[in-house]
Amino acid sequence: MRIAEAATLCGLSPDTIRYYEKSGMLPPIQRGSDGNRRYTSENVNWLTILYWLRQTGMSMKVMQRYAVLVHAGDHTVDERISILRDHGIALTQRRKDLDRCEELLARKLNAYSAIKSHTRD
Amino acid sequence: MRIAEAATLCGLSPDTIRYYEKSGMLPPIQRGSDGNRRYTSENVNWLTILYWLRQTGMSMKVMQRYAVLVHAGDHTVDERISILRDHGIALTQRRKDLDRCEELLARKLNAYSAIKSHTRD
DNA sequence: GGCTTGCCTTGGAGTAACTCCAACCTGCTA
DNA sequence: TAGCAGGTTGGAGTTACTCCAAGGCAAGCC
Repeated sequence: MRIAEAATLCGLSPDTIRYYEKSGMLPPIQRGSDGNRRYTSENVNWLTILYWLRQTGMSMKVMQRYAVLVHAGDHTVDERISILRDHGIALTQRRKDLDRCEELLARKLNAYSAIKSHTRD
Repeated sequence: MRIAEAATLCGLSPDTIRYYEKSGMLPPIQRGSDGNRRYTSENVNWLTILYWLRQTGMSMKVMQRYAVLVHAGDHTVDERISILRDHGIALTQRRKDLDRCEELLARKLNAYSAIKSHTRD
């Protein structure tokens, strides 16, 4: 499939997909007779993984490292596991941040409705 | 207090605090006789709010708007409420993203331990 | 008084991760 | 044959910081 379709399937923009390719995070991508990129569903699966890792805050540097390891074969599994475990820990931290912020929003919204009921008097 | 102390209390770096001031997100900050900034605990409270909003993905543009409204007085409460409500919705979305990614990590880690137990044979 | 240390100042350059754009190419449809 | 949709590259622009050089000021020590 072409880049536009791959983009809608994985969640990234065409620009970002090309950028990830230039940054060495994708395997070699096929080209059609017109010279344009053609993506397999394998490619889209990988792009989708990158999308979710990035979306939840993994840095490109770590993603690049992970991409290299995946490309290198099974003997890199241990380091891959440790990257994904670390990211899992980061997710837990992020969830705590969301909780913290949600509390803050609740307090603020409360204070604001107090102001509103006061100014109605 | 000085900028270093304010920074450790609110979670932002001194550089970021100065940057937020330049960007019009802070009220006028006092200066000591040495010309250095002095922060009140009010200032630190506000910086802490900015820290959490930013930390959970609010854009600086929206934060600037919110800062203007807070500065402008009680008649802006309705728009402030709508900004915070919108951010609450964004938080919910983020939580869903974390869940999605956590599932993905679990699946991947599972596949990796399968590889490991296989290669041990 | 002179020197060092620590904290702060400003302006400006550098960075991460996109995002947008101009200029161009290719294949398809009318 | 023209026009349009979609894709290409290289490079500039954007957001939100982050780092750095060059220098100011106050306190403590000799």
